[in-house]
Amino acid sequence: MQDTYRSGCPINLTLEVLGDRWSLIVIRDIMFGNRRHFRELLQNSEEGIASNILADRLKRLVERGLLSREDDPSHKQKGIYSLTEMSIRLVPIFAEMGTWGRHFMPVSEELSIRAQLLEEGGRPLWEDFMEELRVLHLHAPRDPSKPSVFDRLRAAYLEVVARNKAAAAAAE
Amino acid sequence: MQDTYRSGCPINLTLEVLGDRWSLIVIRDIMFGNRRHFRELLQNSEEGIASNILADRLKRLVERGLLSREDDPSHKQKGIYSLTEMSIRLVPIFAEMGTWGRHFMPVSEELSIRAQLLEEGGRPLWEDFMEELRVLHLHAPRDPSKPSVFDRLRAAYLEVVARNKAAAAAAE
DNA sequence: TTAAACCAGTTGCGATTAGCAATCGGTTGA
DNA sequence: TCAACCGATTGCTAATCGCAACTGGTTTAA
Repeated sequence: MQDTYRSGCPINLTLEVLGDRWSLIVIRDIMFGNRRHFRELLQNSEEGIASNILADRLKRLVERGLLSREDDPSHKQKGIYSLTEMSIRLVPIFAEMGTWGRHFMPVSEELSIRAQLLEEGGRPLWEDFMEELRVLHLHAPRDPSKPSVFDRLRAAYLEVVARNKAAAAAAE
Repeated sequence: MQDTYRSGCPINLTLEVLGDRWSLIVIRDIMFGNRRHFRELLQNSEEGIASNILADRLKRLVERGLLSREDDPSHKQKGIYSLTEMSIRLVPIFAEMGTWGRHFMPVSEELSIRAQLLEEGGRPLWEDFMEELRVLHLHAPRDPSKPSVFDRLRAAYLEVVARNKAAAAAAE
């Protein structure tokens, strides 16, 4: 792990930690896909990450405090990766990246529905989502009166997938 | 230039275009430092970018629509690099990255004062700043009644630099 | 009991990228 | 005329990327 930086600029420092093509992808899958094991991250990867890259990124992200790792009590070899406060606070960056990507890049409907919800919900929704991630990953107490943002994002995604599948079937 | 992407996810697509250690640094210097020529970007670089990397990134960013390049009429060899609407809309991402970096990374005061102002000003300030960048880079008409966010960010930065220099002189 | 499936990675290797230093041919201003 | 400046380019080494195969161990089900 390096501990000398190119400059003290916050943009630069953020880039030095997260400025590559895979780190944020891994965190995104843990955050939005709730994938907590190595194999889940490897096999369900939308972008097809290689196992050595995944292993390297997980190690680096744990070293730098963006993830934590603990043994899975149900399986001696499994580790469970969790977000930390540091990575949970990336939610606004993900939301803004989602907004930007939706406006300027050729996104697919299925994979951008969550970005759309985050954009429409704005900062209050992001805060709710972050609180929920703290419950899920930091063992923070859960407020049972609040509906789950995680579930809402997931449901919206599955709905689009189902709708498009039905439309494809009808078109045959 | 590539035109096949790993997936249609907005986060991924943003990362495929901007996910490296230099692209956003270059855009940051054009945006916040108003550096428009190759040499300005090279020599004033806080992080010490190499000339071949800078040349490569400028070319890529122009190809991908994040920068435009025109000849400088005052000098046959000079080119002037400008932001496009695509890169101007990165302001919210920069702001959120600045906020995150300030909270979790060892930033320097001088280089993070602008991030602090952007954080405190919130989205209304970002919108003003983006409108101003459109005037500066897209030749959009300027509203003369509005005070310049660019000047405010620059003044705050210079003030911190001066204050710290004075404090350092007094300490001797 | 044993074989197949699953687990988290590791290794080897070629291709790409990063980063440094020196250099290029042309332009400008004194 | 000549030194300084201009936007790059080249040559080089080291580091990283990314693919495919593999490792040693664990769990599950026949």
